[in-house]
Amino acid sequence: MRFTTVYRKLYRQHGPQHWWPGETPFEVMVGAVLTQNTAWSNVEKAIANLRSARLLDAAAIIRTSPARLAKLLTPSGYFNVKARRLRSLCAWYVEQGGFDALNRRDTPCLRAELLAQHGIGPETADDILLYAFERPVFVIDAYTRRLFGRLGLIAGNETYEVLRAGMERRLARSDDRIALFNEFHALIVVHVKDICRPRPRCDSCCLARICPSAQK
DNA sequence: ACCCAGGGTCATA
DNA sequence: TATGACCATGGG
Repeated sequence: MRFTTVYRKLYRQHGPQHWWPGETPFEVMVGAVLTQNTAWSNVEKAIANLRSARLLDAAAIIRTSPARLAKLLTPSGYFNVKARRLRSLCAWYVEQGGFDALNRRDTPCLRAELLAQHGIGPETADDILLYAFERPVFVIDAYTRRLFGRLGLIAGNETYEVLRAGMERRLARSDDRIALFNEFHALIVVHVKDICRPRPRCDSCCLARICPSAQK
């Protein structure tokens, strides 16, 4: 079983996803922080709050008081934690000169910089790299582990770096890796949300024939 | 009344 | 390296 086969089946069932949901690269970064262990429906409410407060802007966020920022982030949960993380990320973003300046750096350098920011772990960093800076980085998340684990393609307890490097190596010769990684991660998320949930609905799953845990 | 969600940090062993 | 506590809201 090849990962490209999984991708093809997912794409045939769910179609193109046009991710990330977000108007600008900066909004993508904000969403990546707010969605940490949180349902996207909740993140949407918080982003809407920021938009109506005209705070979808790094410099504007820094000027806002932490208390006000936290209040606007209430719907997305962990609002005190996320207010601090968002503020420090914005401070870095502005200090570094904004999107265009950051975008001139190569991917390993940018990735290391992101990981050095407080509250930015491997998945959040890779969401930002792939969907805001359009770099060919394969994002690993809980859904990726669950799906590939159910398919028997991974054990599930590998470290983040092992999985990411492994996927990027296997897909190294694909022609448009940015577009592929973009769609692949999006398809995994929608597929697991709809079908491969904690209680799977394997009857309506395009991968049922190749999925060991779908056999009854 | 549960369980779950597109993680990350920190303390501990 | 690996586990556990903690952060918190909203939908099923």
